[in-house]
Amino acid sequence: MSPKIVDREAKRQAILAAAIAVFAEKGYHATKMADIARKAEMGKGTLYEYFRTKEELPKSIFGLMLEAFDQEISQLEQAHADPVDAIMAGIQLCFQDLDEFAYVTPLVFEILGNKDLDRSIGLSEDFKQWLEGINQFFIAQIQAGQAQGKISSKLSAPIFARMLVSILDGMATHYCMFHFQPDFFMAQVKALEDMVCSYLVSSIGDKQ
Amino acid sequence: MSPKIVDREAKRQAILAAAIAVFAEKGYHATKMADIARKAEMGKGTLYEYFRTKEELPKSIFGLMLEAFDQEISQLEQAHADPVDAIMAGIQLCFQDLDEFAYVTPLVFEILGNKDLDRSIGLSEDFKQWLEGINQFFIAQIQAGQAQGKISSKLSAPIFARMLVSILDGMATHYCMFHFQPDFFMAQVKALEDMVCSYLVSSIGDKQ
Amino acid sequence: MSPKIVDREAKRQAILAAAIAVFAEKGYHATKMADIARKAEMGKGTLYEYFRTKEELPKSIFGLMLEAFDQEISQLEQAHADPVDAIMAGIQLCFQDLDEFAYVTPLVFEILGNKDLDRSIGLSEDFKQWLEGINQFFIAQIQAGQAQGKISSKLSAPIFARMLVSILDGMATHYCMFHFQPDFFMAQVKALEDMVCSYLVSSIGDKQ
Amino acid sequence: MSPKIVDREAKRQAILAAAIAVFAEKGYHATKMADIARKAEMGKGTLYEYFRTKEELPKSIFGLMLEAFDQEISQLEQAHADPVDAIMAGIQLCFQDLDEFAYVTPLVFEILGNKDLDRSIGLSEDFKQWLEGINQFFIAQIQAGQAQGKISSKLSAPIFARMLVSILDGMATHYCMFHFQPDFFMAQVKALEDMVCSYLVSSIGDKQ
DNA sequence: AATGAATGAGCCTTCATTCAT
DNA sequence: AATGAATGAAGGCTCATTCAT
Repeated sequence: MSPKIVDREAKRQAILAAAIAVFAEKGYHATKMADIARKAEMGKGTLYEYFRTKEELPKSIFGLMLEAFDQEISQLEQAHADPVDAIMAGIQLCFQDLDEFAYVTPLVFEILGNKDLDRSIGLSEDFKQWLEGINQFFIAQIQAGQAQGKISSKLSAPIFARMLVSILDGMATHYCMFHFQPDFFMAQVKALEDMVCSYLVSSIGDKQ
Repeated sequence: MSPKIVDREAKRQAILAAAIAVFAEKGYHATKMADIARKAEMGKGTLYEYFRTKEELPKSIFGLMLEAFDQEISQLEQAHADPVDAIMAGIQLCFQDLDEFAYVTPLVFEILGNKDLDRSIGLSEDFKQWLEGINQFFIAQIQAGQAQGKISSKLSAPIFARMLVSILDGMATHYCMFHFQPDFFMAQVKALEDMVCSYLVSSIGDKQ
Repeated sequence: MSPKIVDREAKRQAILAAAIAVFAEKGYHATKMADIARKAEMGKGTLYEYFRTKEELPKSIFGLMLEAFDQEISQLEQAHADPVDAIMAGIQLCFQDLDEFAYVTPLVFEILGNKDLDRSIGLSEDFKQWLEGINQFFIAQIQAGQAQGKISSKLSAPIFARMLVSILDGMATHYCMFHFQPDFFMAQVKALEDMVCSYLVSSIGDKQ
Repeated sequence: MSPKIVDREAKRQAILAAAIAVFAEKGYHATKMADIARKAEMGKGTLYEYFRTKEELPKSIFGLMLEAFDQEISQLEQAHADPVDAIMAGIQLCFQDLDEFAYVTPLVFEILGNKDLDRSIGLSEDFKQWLEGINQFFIAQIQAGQAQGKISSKLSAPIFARMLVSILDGMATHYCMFHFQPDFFMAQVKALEDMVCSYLVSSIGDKQ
């Protein structure tokens, strides 16, 4: 409410923006606090007015990102009446705003790859929970679809859902890492949707 | 006249084994050369008799691994007469010996996440080529299958193949990172094979 | 708003003074950065705020010294109308402030004696040029003296001048290394001047 | 007498020769024991059968050199009847075999410049004594010449002699360091002899 | 609140020396 | 006697963090 508060929050954001940019360019370990200060156009000391340690920076960055993710997932839960539609929407959601995320992919890797850092930031734990959220969404939709006779009863919802989560992460990660042409990637997504969709509904109506 | 006889190759392997173990436990940056020396039960100086720098260790580790991979891929090329069988074999190959690989997954992440380290080791470049090898294998098999009328002509080989590569990497990575129960993962692989297989042959014989 | 105010130049000088003192006491290789930091009463890290490497220290020390030398030589060029007077003044200049220089003589030796160090510092190159400057001064004065009939035409200016340079360096160096009594050394200088002076004018007016 | 002894002595010499060569090329600090072993074509361990430490190598090298010097000086003492001739011979002696010495000049510098090393090797002490031997020789000859009326009584033998020693060292050192053309250097030596000779006999027969 | 000078713990690497063979 | 593999103490340098101004 007071101007001070606004200032502080804006400055925090400015620092985070600078940190994201420099981390993305150099990676976490290769980034010095001095680099971030320079990018944010402030003194090194000032950074420590807003973040107690270097580790707080990725902690905040990913905290915000995962928070945003979580919101989007919970929105999904309600938007679609038809389970198969909902699943397709879930797939699409995973590939939304991927370009923004591509930026920090190497940073995610570096943190997940460093036990100490990861423990302190809790990234892999948060990440796991985020995936689990998606997983639960898919499980629920598949089971609903099976109950409604719209999805083959032969497939195991927990197994298929978890497989789907891995698949989506794999495709998203490869897009982020290898910088596919958008058209080429879109075609891949289309192929995936097609394959998943036909598989879900396959043998519905088969006599058993 | 009789200098101390040492099996240098065995010692190199012992060091690499120690390095893998410590890297896996702590990550690359958090691992000190002293840690590796202690694990390998030798002096710090001895490490440098076998590897010029700390970076040489992951370089050797991944050099050996990717070499082994490459051999296995090239073997695949010939073993299967039926393209669809070959594709299934390719999928299975990607999930072979995954437990051994799981060990170093975080190390891969950390290196891919660090520009300097990656450049010096050349891991992402090697990794990309390895994936490209698999991609080419799938493309070739799909096209062969289409030529033989065993695979639907509707799908684009380059797009589907590349999607499959991303999918396989995603599933393998999630297995390595989240330590699924083997049965649970096997069921996922089964579901994937099932889905891919039906998609490849779908609408063969459809009148169009 | 008001950052810590520091006279960076003064601090640089303080570090150089400490470095000279410790180098003089122990020699370059035996001096640890920690020794210099202790002598300068600051942390090791602070040294690196002012000098990028250990080698920068002798580089700066000799840079400043040779700069001062060069100025003094160029002043000599004009101050004396009579060439013989100028030569005597040149000789005296070489023995001025010798006590200050005595301090770093062993350091000069150590650097000149170490190929790598010398290359990086460029000391022997600078030193050579400095001697060449003195040499040219003597050559010019001798030739002027010969043109004016004040110096024997029999002697070769380039040869005599270069000999004189070696002689002066030899005497200065011995003074610095063996710490002669000032009176004893002054008497040597006097003898040299006497000898050189009589030799320069010898056989002027001889009929030939 | 026994072949073993001869073998050992030959090997010691081989090691010293290798050491001189490598020290000359790289300087003392930059030379590793492994370099010397390689040059001498033997194992590192073997070096330590002949020399207890790295420092023993320059200690032996200079021990032998200075021993050879001392012999030559003492020979001078008797060879010349005329004091002025003897002094000229002394000057020439200082410039004999200079090319051989040029080889190790940087090594001498490096050792003289390092207090610890010098103390352990005792080089500067030995060097000082060697110079003092030459000094005493010149003093004796000058005084003899003065007694015989062949050298001006005006000059102080101790002062002139010591000056001469510094001069000779200066010229020899510059030859070794700056690699003058032999002719150019010979002409300098000639000029020096000429100057010294005329100065010694100057004003003999002056009325006083 | 903002700054950046100062700090020192910590790490990779070197290399003289040892010693088992 | 000869070897060279093994060792570990030591040093230059980095950089996250502190704190005086």
